Amino acid sequence: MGYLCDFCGEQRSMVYCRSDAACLCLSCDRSVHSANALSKRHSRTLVCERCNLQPAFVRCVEENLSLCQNCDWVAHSSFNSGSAHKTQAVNCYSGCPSADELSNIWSFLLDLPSVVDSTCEQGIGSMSIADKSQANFGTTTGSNNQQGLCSDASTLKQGNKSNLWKGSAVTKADKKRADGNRQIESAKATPTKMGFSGAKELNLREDDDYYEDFNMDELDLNIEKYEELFGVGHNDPQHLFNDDGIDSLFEMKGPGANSSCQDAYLAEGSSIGLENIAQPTGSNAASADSMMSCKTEPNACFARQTSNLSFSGLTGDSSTGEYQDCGASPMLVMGEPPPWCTPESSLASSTRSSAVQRYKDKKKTRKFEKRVRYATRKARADVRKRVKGRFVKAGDAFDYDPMSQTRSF
DNA sequence: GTCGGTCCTCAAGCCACACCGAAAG
DNA sequence: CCCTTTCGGTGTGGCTTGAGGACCG
Repeated sequence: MGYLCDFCGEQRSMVYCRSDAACLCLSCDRSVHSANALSKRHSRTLVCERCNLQPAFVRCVEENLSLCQNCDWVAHSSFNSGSAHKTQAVNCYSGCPSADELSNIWSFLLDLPSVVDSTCEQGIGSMSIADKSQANFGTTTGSNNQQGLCSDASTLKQGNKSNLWKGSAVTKADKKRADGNRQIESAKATPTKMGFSGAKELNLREDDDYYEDFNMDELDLNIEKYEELFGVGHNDPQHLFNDDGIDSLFEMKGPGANSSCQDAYLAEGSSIGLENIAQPTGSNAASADSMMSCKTEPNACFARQTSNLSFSGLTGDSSTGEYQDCGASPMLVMGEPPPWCTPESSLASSTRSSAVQRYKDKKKTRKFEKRVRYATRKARADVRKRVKGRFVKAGDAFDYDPMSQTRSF
């Protein structure tokens, strides 16, 4: 018997919603995700029938179980007796499919109509606004602390604030970044600052150089943390990339490192994405850690969703909508497994190589000098009198005059 | 191996005020 | 619609402070 639905607490949970980080029974799933247009876009999949915590991404035909990536890896790794089991991908879906449509998506589940017609569905029409908000966001906010990264825009702002840059902190960071390599070194030493900060907070636009540089630096820092992510020493970045630069990174071996996942990362990569891509090659412990740190993105679907956070500047094709709903990706609509889980990635190799080229170019041309946005303000600051470094009112005693290098006392 | 003291590095914050952009008249 | 005024928020650099890490006995 599985865990109970997070919403009604009565029925057995069958569906996992990444956006809400919630396990729902089918009828509550329909109730919750029919509340409004945004909730309809949430991507859902089956709940892992082994751990009952993570979204399933494969179905073991032999055991007749839906498994998350971690449980699948544990159950079907090469040294496990179940390694020969036949599996099939569990598709994600969005919207409010009927029982018949769900049956089409998940052909291995034969009793869906009876499950869907359970008692919970009767509440659809009578849901109050409060109910709806609870349905859509309650579980999300309730589990924010468990989410390393959140895909919903509102969640991004609310959750995990310790990993987000405050607006003022960004200006400080920009200021300090301008100090050169020293800043880079310190940034490496404080990876927790490499979270996402919305463009609004930064007061930047995508077409702004500042915006691009911000993303680029973030990307670079992430990449330079590969050693921690992979547990493999790469003292020299060249060692990691070899002569092929970022290309060589994607030649890593392992079940999670197929070309599709590489594309997923390359398109919009992030450290989290890399962590998860690398996960299947690691130990069970590492795998579990990865799961815990990224509860909502444990299967291959996460790669695209989380990666929006720091690599968007590279692709240049991300839209606001992509930030707002992890499950809303058109690539995840019903009937199609995540494209990077198939050998034939939809991302053309030409796009990939162009992205690589842009990355290389940007890395060549980036500069760490301080950037003064308003020369007039700098000019004023340069002549302003100070006491212990602080500006003082005009006419007040000062201990430092930038113009005369003299002291008044 | 652990503890306490010292030294060093670095991020954050402070300060005044001209400038900027939005809103109001 | 255009111009002027008002007003709140922002950015600027040198210095201090406190936190945290490194080092040593």
